[in-house]
Amino acid sequence: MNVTSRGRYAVTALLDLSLHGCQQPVPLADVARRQGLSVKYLEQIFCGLKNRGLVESVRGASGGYRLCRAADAISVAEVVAAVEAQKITQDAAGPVHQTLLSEFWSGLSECMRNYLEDATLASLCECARGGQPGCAEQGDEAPRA
Amino acid sequence: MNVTSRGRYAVTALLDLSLHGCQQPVPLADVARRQGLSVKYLEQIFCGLKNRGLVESVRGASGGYRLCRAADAISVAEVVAAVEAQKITQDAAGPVHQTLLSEFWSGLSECMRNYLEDATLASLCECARGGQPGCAEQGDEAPRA
DNA sequence: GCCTTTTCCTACTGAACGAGTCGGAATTTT
DNA sequence: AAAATTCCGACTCGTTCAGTAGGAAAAGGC
Repeated sequence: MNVTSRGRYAVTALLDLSLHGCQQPVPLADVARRQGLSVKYLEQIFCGLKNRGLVESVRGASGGYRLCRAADAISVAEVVAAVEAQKITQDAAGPVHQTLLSEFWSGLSECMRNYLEDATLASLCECARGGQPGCAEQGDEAPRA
Repeated sequence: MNVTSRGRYAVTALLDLSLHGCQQPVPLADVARRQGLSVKYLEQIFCGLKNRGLVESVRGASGGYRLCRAADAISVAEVVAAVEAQKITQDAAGPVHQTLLSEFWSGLSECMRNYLEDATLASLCECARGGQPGCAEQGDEAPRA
């Protein structure tokens, strides 16, 4: 289990989608502009999201992406898993303590997974809207390139 | 927060030290042999452990390494932190949701840290000895190079 | 029917990092 | 003096991360 910036971008992007996509699909160009990311990189990320069935796409003019499920049915864990290249993290321990430690380390992964599964896009949205101080209300338009 | 195989090796090695080092310092060659690791790599790892004050070294013939503290006063978190190159993991999020998400991600680190702080070398030792099925009793001698 | 907007696909690059090796110097015991 | 050990600094090699690039295919609007 590992979370890189690619995974964090994916969450940011889907959060943007949740907040702006009502029924209409949202083009990546919009997400890119609002979040200050590159369209090309987002394409790559959304490819993974689509494969996992988290978003669906509409091609052509006035197309874009839309969530496949309700925002409260999509956990952050799923989003991250969708875009992280899951390399098989082999057990690094000598002959001694092998099983003991490998259980211990997979407990760590479990722990992370739990944290990420408890949060959904909806819960983050709510927090973003609900106005916890610090969760700045978002300007709909961000600095343009 | 990140745990690589270097960190896992460090825990394995210190666990070995806890089990075999009574008062005498334990040479890395022994640890390497028992755990099937390279002495050179262990040297590197123990350098980090020493800097953080987790082990002390005795040079020269019949020298080696010894824990600085009791095994129940050394958490796995410390061990890992000692040998992982802590790269500054910059926040990856657009202007929107910045603070919200950065709190969320640091919550994840917190969660990992808690898990790793709750385990000490002693608790792992105990589990290794205590004979949970699966925690194989360790052969003192391992396949020699 | 053409043009624009969009997703889609397939490479490619550059930098950083992880994992581990290597050679030798310094120190202490035997 | 010789052997065992830690100490130190460099170096290699492969993988992964992050991001770019160029164009092909689909759909809508005029």
